[in-house]
Amino acid sequence: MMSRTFNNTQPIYLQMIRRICRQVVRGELKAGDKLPSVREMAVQNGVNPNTVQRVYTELERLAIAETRRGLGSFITEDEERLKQLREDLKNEQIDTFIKDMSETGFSAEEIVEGVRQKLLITKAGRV
Amino acid sequence: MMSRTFNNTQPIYLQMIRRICRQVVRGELKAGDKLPSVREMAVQNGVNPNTVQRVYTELERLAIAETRRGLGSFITEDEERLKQLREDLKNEQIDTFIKDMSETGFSAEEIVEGVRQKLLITKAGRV
Amino acid sequence: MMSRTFNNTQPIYLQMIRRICRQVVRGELKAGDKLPSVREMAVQNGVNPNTVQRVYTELERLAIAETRRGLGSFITEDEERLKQLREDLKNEQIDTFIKDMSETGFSAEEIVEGVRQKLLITKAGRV
Amino acid sequence: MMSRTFNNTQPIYLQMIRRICRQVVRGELKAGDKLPSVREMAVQNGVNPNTVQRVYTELERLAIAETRRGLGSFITEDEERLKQLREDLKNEQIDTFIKDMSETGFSAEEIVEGVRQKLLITKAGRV
DNA sequence: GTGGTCTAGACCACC
DNA sequence: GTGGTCTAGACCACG
Repeated sequence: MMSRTFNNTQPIYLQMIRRICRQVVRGELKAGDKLPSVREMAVQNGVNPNTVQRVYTELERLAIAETRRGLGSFITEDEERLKQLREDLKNEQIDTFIKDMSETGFSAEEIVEGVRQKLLITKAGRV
Repeated sequence: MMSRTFNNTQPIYLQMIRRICRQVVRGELKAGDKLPSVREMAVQNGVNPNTVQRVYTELERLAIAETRRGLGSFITEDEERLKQLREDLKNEQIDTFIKDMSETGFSAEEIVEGVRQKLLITKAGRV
Repeated sequence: MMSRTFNNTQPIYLQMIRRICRQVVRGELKAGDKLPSVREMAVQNGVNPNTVQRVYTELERLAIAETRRGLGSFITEDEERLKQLREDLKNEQIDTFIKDMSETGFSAEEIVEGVRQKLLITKAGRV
Repeated sequence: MMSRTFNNTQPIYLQMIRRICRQVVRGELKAGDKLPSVREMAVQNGVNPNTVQRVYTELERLAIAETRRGLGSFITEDEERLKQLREDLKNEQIDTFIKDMSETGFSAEEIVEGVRQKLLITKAGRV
């Protein structure tokens, strides 16, 4: 009755927004691509249409998608905006991470080294 | 009426837990140290005693503090647990970060390099 | 003013947790069943909503129930977990009992025999 | 600074009472034996003298110990009472156990069998 | 309507 | 005085 694709720690609509942003950054969604209709997206995700509506509205506010009355929602054709989104997400995530680590008391060396080692392992291993 | 030490994006009790954990990791709170009484901590932070109560209960569940009825709450004397806490926080934060970055489509190189550069800048600059 | 379903020797929230666990073990609550809403459960038991909230939170931590924001709380659909709960409760109760009896100085024979006889009587008698 | 002989789930004074009762039942404390003075017992256990006082008072109320002004506290010389104590504890513990198990939905067979098996194991094993 | 959080204030057992 | 629990009632984000 309800998809377990989402966790409870964060609002579903935020998780959906993030997922779409990532699909854009990874190129799975391209400029001008049509997004599923609100209803379709809702049933696909086992989610309330209100929730999807909120997602699309928010994406519009972020200038990532635009809604054309009677036609549906589309990824913006402003490629510049999409490149910018990539950088925004990158900076945002890195800044948050560094701030968290610093406040917890880890040194710059520990941070860089920790990240480097984790990536070596995961690369050597599975992902 | 209420100290603005906290932001609205996350429950106060979680912010307090995190703050105490960080104080422990940074050595500002040591094994065996007494935490302020529930009421004291409450007034210090302009927060309701129930909120502090919840914080202390949770810290006890995490085996970071223990509570002695009628005496107060204390940082655990299990130094091993405190060392472990440091590693736990480190791993947790790094893992989350890497997972987020990977899912957003950034390569290992981009991740390490991004972190390294940000740290050079902040070191050269303010922090 | 307050239903006397509960006794004073143990916190109400613990008594409610235990009651729900037992309903699950006895099959009165099945995987996926919806629990009453926080408010509903509160009035049903003549108890404050906060108390019920705590119960549901704890049940979630025990992986016995899960909560879907805006939808309600449900018994987990992980049937395996529910079977495990039965065994957990069984072992826990037996272990505690045996530990108590041993520490009080009763021999294994006395324990088994004592239990056996009590059960014969109660079976012959009322229960 | 404080002995960790006690847990937080139950009042210390009740834990001390139970411990003394058990020592009596197991014969480690015999009729007429002198109990340590309040002060002595307090320091031995890293506990507040008030707490010990409460223990002795309660033991007196249970007719297990008696206090002689200026002399100290002693286990009662009423051997009959001590035998009775043994039976009381036995019955009490068994009844509580059976009631718990029944309410959780376990059958008489399951209860007896569960206890029997656990005892075989622990006997074969360490204890 | 649903759960999540928080405040205000109370009472209790315990040390 | 200290923690533990509970009530009463409120507000918010979410679905």
